[in-house]
Amino acid sequence: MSPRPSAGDRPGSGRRVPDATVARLPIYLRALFDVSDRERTVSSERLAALAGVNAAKVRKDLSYLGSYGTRGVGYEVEYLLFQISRELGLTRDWPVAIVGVGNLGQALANYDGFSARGFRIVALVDADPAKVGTVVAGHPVTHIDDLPALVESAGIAIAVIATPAEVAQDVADRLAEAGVRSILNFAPAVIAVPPDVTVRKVDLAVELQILGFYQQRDGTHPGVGQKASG
Amino acid sequence: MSPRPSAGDRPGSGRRVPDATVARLPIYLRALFDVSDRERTVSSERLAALAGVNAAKVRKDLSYLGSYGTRGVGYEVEYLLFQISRELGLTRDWPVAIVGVGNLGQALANYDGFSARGFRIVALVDADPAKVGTVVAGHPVTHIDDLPALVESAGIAIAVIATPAEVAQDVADRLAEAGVRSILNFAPAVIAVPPDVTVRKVDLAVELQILGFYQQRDGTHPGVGQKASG
DNA sequence: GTGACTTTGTGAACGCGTGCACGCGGCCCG
DNA sequence: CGGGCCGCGTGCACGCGTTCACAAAGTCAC
Repeated sequence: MSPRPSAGDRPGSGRRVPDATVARLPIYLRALFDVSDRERTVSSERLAALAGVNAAKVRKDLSYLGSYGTRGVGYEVEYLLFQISRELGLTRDWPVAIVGVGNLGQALANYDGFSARGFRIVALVDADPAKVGTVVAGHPVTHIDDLPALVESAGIAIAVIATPAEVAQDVADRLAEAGVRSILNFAPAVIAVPPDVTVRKVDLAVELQILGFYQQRDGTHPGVGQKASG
Repeated sequence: MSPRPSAGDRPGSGRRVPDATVARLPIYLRALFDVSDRERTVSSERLAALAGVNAAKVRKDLSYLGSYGTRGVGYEVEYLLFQISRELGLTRDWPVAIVGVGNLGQALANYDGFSARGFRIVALVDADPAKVGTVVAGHPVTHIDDLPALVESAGIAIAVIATPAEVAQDVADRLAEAGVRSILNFAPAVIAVPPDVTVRKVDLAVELQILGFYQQRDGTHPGVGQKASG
């Protein structure tokens, strides 16, 4: 697949990728993947249509990764796929732990979308003794007290919190303590973490409430197209 | 990101609430609810700490709703709860349909957070004949062909897409056709809708990929605090 | 090889959101 | 009743992100 990057060059060397761009890279990635078996190159215009954004934005976003396009032609799909994957760190495998084996936790454990992108669920964690020892989605449930050992042995750097809101902060503390550096929080609670830990939050109820606002306001959402995490 | 917001956004209501503010109102709402049984008033400083944001931002956000605070004292919790609820349209009941009764759809159907905020799941919809007729989370599964009648009779204005990506666009078309005006899309696909329909997108895999970027980048996420959807 | 055409990459302007700083207004204490 | 204090509301400046517009650069036909 595509030209090998010379050993030395890494993403992030020098140019800084804006947050807004980072949030769109996965969208481009999926769009590119969808057409990768049919088209060899894409123009910014076409990619923009697939991703639901502006063509100029696509070009500017991609320019932060380097000059990977050919004027008059567009971008080579395979090469771009590789470059974006590399930038997002998807060329390696990320072991992920899910804390909280309730409805949501189980659904996430079964969700194909994670493993499909290089995020491998390697552990399910819960505090309920009744659940510990059972097997969910092919993974045995570990007790949360064993978190430090688990994180260490499996090399877990990313974890998902799918617990009730009441215990989310405690879980976050334990995760940070155990060495986890990135947390995806599904619990409806604001959690505080040390500065070296990154948290992203997905609150399902909040999303509906935002929809409710625009619905009630009757006016449509100012930004057409989908408003995603940003 | 998109066509013009169109001129004068809502006749009658003078003040326009910025998108960024709307996205934070649910956070304030939850924080206020949490302390409502212990405290009668909150300062912007305190509310800011609870919501994980800046105090000035809280004041500015709330000022868009009107002058509901008392100088030297703060905001009366109960009153503010009511005002925010009203602004978000939560004083009424929103019937919601979930399309796609897979892992995620079922988890969402069982999720307490929705009903807790006035969003009542009134229908589960699927295209699989084997699922139609069964009961999930207390709701019978309806066939998607019956969507128009269902939307009409139950007065559904908001729907959730929890289907595989391949059929998401088709489902969105049917929803829009049936009269649904707001869609929360969990399928990993960009969907196009008529201009009078609002779409919000939650992509679980994308969230992990964004975390992956900052993780690999090693640097922590530039923005302190949690970056939320919206 | 030349000219016409296509599409990238980017400089510049604009608009939104954030955070600071401070005035104004209401409360409380003496 | 008056002075002091506290916290809201907001004008202002700054920075990020978006979009336009265009020159540069490459392709393709002949």
